[in-house]
Amino acid sequence: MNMEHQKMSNIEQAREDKLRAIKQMGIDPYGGRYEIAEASAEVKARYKDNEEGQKARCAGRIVLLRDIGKLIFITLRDSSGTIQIGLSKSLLEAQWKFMKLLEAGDIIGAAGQLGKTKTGEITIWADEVVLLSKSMLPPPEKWHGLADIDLRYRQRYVDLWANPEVMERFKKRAAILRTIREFLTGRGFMEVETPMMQTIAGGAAAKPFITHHNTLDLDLFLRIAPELFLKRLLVGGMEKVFEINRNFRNEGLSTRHNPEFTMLELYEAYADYNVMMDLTEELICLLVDKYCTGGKVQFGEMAVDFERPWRRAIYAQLLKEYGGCDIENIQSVRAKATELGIEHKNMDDAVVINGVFEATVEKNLIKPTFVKDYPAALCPLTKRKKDRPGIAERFELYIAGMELANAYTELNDPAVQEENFRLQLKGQHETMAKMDEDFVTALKYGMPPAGGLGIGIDRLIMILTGATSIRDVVLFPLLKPAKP
RNA sequence: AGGAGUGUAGCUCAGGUGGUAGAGCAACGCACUUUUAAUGCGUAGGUCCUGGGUUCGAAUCCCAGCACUCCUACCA
Repeated sequence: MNMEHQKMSNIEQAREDKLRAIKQMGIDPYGGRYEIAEASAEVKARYKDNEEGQKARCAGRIVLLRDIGKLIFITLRDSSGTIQIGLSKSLLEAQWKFMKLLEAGDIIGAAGQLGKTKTGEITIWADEVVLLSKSMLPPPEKWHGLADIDLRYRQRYVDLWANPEVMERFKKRAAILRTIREFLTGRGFMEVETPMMQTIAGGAAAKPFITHHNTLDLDLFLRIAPELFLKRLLVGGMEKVFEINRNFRNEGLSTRHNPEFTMLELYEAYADYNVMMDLTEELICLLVDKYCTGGKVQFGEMAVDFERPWRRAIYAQLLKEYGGCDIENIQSVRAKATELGIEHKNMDDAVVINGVFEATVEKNLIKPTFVKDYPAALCPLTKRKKDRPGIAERFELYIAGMELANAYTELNDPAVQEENFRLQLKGQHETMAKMDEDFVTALKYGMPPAGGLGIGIDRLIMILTGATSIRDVVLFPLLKPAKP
């Protein structure tokens, strides 16, 4: 036996011993169904002072345990909160030896009279205690919880019960998603699911993950966007559709990027990007009203005010305002790029413009700001302005310096679409880049004019919960495997 | 990919200039029938991330590696 093994067994020996003792008493340490357990929060809410005969029945994990000799106080945590369980030797005489073996981390069910202690804590004075799962590993430190960030992500199952605010954040995430679905279905949108595995990774310019189907001997891409499939549904006659699902992009990780992330995309026939702007503002303001106090959010150092109406600014104007260069004068833009140290030789004008925009404008857009009317060269799937073919009817929404949404008036001219694809492919060195001919075919059958919108759900949750890292709003963020 | 930081007991963290490794919680033992991070007394617990190097001597200094965090880069 090596040293490491010795150490482990010393630490966990006590729990092993207790498990053995419990089994010797004829008790199943892993329990079974525990019926009619009530949420601890509900028990506390319905408790009335000075009323005899109130009973309660709860199940959860022991997070704190105070042994006073013939009396044991347990802080029991379930998904709704915590409640105190009082174990008294006089009430549990026959089981007392077993009671003394309970420890932090164990999952138990307890039932008995409700009452208050001297200090006013609502307490279930148990006359029944059932062990539902023996915990074989020591829980984290009780004051600080689990603080090691790496461990928190790797062992989220511990993080969730050791750090209640983590559970709260993910409950909020679930509630927000419910509200989004209610908002959209209430407006006549239908939720659909489109392929995650695609033979052509389209709808965005990102590096895809590759996988393989054995029976068909076919390489497939995990989707980088659902866009081209959702627009096929417009062709099919679905007029208002949305999908909330994962996208996968084979790119770097950061506090704002996880390789798999949740995206809301929606399409509305006969609408355009102005309709999408209104919709976006209404949806997010509804969420802010519902889930953030005072219509404001503290995001790191930034205080974000959602007061309406939100600014709707022209791309070129912002470039002038923050970048100090004129989009019509490409020399001034390239000069700025040089000044900023951005590599721009042999690069398309539009790409250089976008580089300068991202470097100068984005970080300044703290309050919700719609940036609209992008250079058409950056927007192959977008309809151009009727009077200005160089400008695309597209907007991006920025909040707290972060890109949160992207929307446009959808291009429905198959000839222009095909040409855009062709131009896009020319500039691309990626071998996986392929023309989605079937999408062009779909457009040839006729797609209604439409507005389309994508909202990065993880980033939205970050803003609404004040989490500055995407890993704090994704239950299991991608990490490198731990040491061998 | 580049820069900065972190890695010490199961957990949370201390360990100026190199000299036998520290605390709190958790664990174990004893006491305690109204505790709230219970308390008091006692015991035990270490590959100081890994591998090299300098040195009489390294948790500490140097080099390389691993993991994580933050920033930058990549990211329609």
